[in-house]
Amino acid sequence: MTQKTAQAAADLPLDTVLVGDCIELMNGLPEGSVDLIFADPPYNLQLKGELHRPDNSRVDGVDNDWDRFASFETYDAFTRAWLTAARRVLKPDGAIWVIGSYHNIFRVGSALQDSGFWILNDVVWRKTNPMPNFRGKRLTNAHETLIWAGKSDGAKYTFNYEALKQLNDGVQMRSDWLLPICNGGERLKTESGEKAHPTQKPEALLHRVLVATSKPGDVILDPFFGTGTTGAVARRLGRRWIGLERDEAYATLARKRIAGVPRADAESLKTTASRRAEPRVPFGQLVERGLLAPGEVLVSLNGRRTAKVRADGSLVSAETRGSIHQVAAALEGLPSCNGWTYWSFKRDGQAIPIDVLRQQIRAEMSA
Amino acid sequence: MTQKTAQAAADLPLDTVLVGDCIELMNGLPEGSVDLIFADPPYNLQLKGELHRPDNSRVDGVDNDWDRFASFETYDAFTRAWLTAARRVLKPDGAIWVIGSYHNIFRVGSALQDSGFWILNDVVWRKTNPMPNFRGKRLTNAHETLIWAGKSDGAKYTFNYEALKQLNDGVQMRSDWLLPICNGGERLKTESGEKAHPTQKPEALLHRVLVATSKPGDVILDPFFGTGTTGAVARRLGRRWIGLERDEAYATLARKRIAGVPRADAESLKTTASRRAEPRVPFGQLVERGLLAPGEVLVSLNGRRTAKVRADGSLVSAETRGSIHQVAAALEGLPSCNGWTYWSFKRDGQAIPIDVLRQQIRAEMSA
DNA sequence: TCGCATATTGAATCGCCCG
DNA sequence: ACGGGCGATTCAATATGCG
Repeated sequence: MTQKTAQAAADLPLDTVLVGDCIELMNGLPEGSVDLIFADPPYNLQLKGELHRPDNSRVDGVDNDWDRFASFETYDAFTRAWLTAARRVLKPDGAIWVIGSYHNIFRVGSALQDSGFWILNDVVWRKTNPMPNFRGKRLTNAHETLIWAGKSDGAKYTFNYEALKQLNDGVQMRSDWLLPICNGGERLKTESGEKAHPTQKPEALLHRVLVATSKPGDVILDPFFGTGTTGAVARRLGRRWIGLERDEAYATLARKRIAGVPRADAESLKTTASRRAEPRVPFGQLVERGLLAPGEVLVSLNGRRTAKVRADGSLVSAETRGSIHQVAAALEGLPSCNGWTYWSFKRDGQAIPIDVLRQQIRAEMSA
Repeated sequence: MTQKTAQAAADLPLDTVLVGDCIELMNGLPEGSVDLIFADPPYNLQLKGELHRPDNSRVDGVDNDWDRFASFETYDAFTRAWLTAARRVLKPDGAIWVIGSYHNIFRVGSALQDSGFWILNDVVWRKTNPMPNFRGKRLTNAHETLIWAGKSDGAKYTFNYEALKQLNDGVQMRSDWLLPICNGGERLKTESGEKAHPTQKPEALLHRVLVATSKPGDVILDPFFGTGTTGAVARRLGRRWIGLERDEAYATLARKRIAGVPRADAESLKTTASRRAEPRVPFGQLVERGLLAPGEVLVSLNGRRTAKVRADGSLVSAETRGSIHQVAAALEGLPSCNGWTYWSFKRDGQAIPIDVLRQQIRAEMSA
């Protein structure tokens, strides 16, 4: 450690939450003093009216003041300002993570590149339990995006390749991470039982980020600390942390929360097992992947019934239409029927069960 | 179809590949004439050497910061130029898809928003078989990102919700799609056995995009056509297509490839329809047709509320009167309520949902 | 205390037609 | 162009309550 960095480290407000504007607070920290930054900035969601679930209950959306910006220009100016301040406090071999959704992540990614950061990966947090699209007007918004970037092109950075391989059952960790959203006992509540913060992130996400790209003893800075998930995980993993938060109430909650987190022995570092994608294969994938063509005819195993495949993976017979299971059941007059074992298709005059194709896809998925 | 759009359609070079600069070619197409655009623009930022400013002067590689800035600036200018041309040829209710990786997708997303497009979803293509990270210095780059955007905020767009739900085994399609990369027999090869195009996309990806956000007969434009995956899938799915490609060799390959693709029959192209598309049946018709008598009493599904049918198809309860929806909403204290699923009537002591009668009338109408 | 049914909730850019 | 009315729409994980 050089004298300069030693002095910088001594000046750091380690393991504390500072309340105030994160840009001013960062500018008050020594230059080049922080190993890793994790930032969960406002997403600028731009929600308009109210939204109700099909059961008429109201969705509690994010309508906080801190998420309202007048325009993209305003949001961009804010983003560039805090990224500039963040880059200054970062060590030359430091790195940054930023999380966002499609509302803001493209602005953030561009600003990162323009500020001189060098993107190392973009990572997709796939939610096991996202909120559905209640009106059926779009795809279920089932993921958020994280960007991992080094301080500059060619700079060194920390990446614990083997540790992440361990976390992923011995194979290279991919850029798509499947993790549940933060709920249950982990979700902080107010005394009246409401959620304490509208966008609390799961500790498992931070766990993976910190295990992947920091070392024990590293200083982790979070400029949008909220209720302190970054601090809680940093403490458990034996890292030092600094939290910046504008809202005194959130800061107070975070301090209390983190104080209750046990520092870990090396053992609990290995707890988060990766959840592998389940091998469910929708019949429609056989059509999408060209294993069956739209218009192709399926034949029942007993040879007595036929149905035609449609582009969306539904079947049509003379009398009925629906899924492979529904059409099979209707044709046989049964309450239910497993279409996978009922239908076959013809290749070179031979009848082949469609389940053969499903097994083919499953083999690809697990390969 | 208005005269203007009819003329525009007549002027379109349907089902052909045009060779040349995609911006010039798009500017030669009629305004507001295309239903959907799928774009797979070049990712290559050419960051190492060969940097050119927007005026095509070569950047002198002395200052790293200037290099980086100049290259992003060049890429941004190119992106904004082709997006502007693309937006002009799009119908007001049209939409665009763009695919990219972390090298370029943040530039593209920001440019889309700045050009007036309205992002509807970002979609993650998760690769079952990505290329591993050989050096173990980063995460396996296992996904690419697609952005789906409407022409402007508030504009309509096509989304075949039920078809995608069908493709996903009966649950809402999510924003993360697991599909293999294009290889094997689908991957076009040169005569010497090398891959014909470096970034050929899998047909399954285009299948899902087109089934989700276009209708049979729609015009699909691909300004970076390459070897024509968009055209091949469009033809199979009964869509019209226009391909723009700078490289004559790719265009030739694409033409040959697409000519060999069989068209699916019209019946197989129909996808599972949404209930919204079914003909509207005014409640009064049930009374007119004698399925319900004036004075007959309806009961809510929870059994707690009743209302009486009047001759004009309105309801009266003790407290309020109006349509089946209005009375249900008022009685439940809700902002709105679907009366069709709220009310039932009695026959032989049994409660029968009034929606049964609506389905009866619809069946008669389609017979 | 267990098992089952019901209720609640999560970073959400979530209608459309007709007069 | 705008306002009113019709009527379509949800998945996974907890929490609660009941027998």
